[in-house]
Amino acid sequence: MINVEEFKGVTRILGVTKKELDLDKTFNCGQSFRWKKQGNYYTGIIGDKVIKLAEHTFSDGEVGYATTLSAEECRAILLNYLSLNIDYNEYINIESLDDFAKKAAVFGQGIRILKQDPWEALITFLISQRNNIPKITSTVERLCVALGNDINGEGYSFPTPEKVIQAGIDGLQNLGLGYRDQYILNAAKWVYERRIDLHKLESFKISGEEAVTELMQLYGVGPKVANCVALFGLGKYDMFPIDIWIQRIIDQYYDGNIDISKYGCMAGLVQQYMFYYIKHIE
DNA sequence: GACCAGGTGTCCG
DNA sequence: CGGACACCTGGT
Repeated sequence: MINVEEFKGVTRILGVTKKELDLDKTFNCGQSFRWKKQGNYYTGIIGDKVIKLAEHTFSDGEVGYATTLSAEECRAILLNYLSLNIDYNEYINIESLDDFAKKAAVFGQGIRILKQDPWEALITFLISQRNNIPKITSTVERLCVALGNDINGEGYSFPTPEKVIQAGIDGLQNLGLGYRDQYILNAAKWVYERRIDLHKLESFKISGEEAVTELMQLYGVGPKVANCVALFGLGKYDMFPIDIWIQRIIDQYYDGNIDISKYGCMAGLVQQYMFYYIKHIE
């Protein structure tokens, strides 16, 4: 049950059904590693705000949320973070998808592509390479505790490029980053020195492909990481990151070759459906 | 205590 | 270009 002492009651702040937004699925399809579930509520950090969220489904099917923030603030933050202004159904017709994608999409209904801070996405996915999810989560947490700001004792913000530079390679080395520490320090320098402008890449004038090409100039950023940053940090929803799991799907269900263009401008959403599906079957 | 993980850089043909 | 190989380190 929702703890009414701590939360401000359940409100219909987002006006969504579980098919449009499912927190469990959205936070467990591997796009973010900073949401923790404790009991029936999630705690996450967006920018410098700690947000606690608990779902409650009303009898009419709409989902309400109990939160620690004011309803207005929570709504403003989440509308953007979950891009709830976008109706996925306008861009993807589940019925018209190929067999495997359709199964994945039906199974994954309620996943939202998160609009994360691009810098945070960059570092998170640099850390994710050749790592498993529990370790990615704990490593990102260590990084935030060490170099982020304490937010009212409730959590830590994601460290700025400046903080990472200040820490230097020595400061990064005891955080369990492994060989990725130099990638991260280098990325911090490039962002700080404006050799790369991540926010400029968010512009709708920059295509996903262009953003990926730009991101891959960074040391340690290959196609997989670049696609993840473009999709989850820059709002390039047509990007389709291919990791080992997606590659397995392509080999097993698409004869080793997939035509992503058929998924159109929301290919990244299909990718998330597939990733979530493959990790939850068998 | 091995063994391996949501990849990428480097080297070599 | 494409394939082989090394790479830090904590979780299971």
